[in-house]
Amino acid sequence: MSVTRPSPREPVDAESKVGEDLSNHRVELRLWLRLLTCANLIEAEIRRRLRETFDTTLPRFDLMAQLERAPDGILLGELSRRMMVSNGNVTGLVERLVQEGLIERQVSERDRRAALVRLTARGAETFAAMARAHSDWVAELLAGLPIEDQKALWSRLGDLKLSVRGAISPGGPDGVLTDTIEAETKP
Amino acid sequence: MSVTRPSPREPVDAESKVGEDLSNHRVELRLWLRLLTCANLIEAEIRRRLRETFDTTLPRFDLMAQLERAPDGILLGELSRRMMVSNGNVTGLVERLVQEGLIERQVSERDRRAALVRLTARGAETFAAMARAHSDWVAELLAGLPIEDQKALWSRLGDLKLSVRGAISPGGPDGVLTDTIEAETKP
DNA sequence: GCAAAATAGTTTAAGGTTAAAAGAAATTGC
DNA sequence: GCAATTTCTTTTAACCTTAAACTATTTTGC
Repeated sequence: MSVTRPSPREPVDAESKVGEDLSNHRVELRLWLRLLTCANLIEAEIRRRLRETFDTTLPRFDLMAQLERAPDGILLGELSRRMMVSNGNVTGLVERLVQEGLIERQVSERDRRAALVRLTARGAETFAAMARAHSDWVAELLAGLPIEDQKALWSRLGDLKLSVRGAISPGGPDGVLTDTIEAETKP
Repeated sequence: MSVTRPSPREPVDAESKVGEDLSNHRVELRLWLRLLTCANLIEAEIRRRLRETFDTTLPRFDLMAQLERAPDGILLGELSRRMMVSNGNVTGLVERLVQEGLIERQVSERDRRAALVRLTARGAETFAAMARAHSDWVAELLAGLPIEDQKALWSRLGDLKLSVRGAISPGGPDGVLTDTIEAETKP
């Protein structure tokens, strides 16, 4: 508005996406929209670079990241749980990564319904390169924020996370345990 | 790990998704993963409730939110820009919403390539209800975080946003203008 | 005027995503 | 033992999403 030209090619971010009446000045809503904007901005750029640089996608990268931490392989179900996506989703992702020769799957001997997946040697190499680049990219994108601010942000986001989890979970002791005890290692 | 049981049904969030070597303790990476966790947690819950309560989806809600702020209608291209999604994406969303009778589209007289979309009366009503609920949901999810912390978080996320935009955009004067001048209204 | 370029949208091919239904194998409870 | 249940995974139908190719229309540059 303050600029005359109709900003012909400027995208508009999520903070203006969900409109619901500007008179509704709830802090919560503004916070959520800004959080969403930040996450989308970063995620979109990471996806773009993964595609451009490694011709791969974020879900594939995520899946391989899980496998990298489980050298002995991992069951599909566990994978789906850790990635927080549906079983069917994992089925498809695994299929494509096997196709690419980056991971391998193998039916469990003890339980013939279950299947183990793990990185292939080539998959491990490929992932190492991607993880390095990924880490650099994130550091680059956040470089404008002083390290102290980053730490403060991280800390407050921890509280936010607890708030959200608290509001979502059935309030059962299970969720509480998970949040408090396993906190940052596996929340 | 600190808990004996294998946590049979506990999902694991994004902070453990991208694994790249735990010895890499970059603050940036940890911050990004936590940010992603928070955003995903909230977004998933909002999507779930939109489906459960209104039998709709977040993209549809977003689209209607844009239309609500443009009572005189809006061009598809402008819509796609504001939503930060591709043209083709908007084509499909509009199609479905027209089908549902929530929006209407109309070819422009002056430019027969262009099409205007706007909310129908029923669409406006429906959206009003959804927006109210949406606002309440967000407030509920964030309720555990003191209002002062929310404001602080919002403020720091503003800096983060600038950092990311600065790192992404070609550094041209256009991007700078957009970021500084239009700041929160339409960045 | 009119050919070339730019612009507005749609289509297509590929992939990610889910919920729900279904299939196959293992466990459980008599 | 074996029927009922649970568990692990795949399939299906629907949607969201994009990049690239394509169509239709308008503008621009002579």
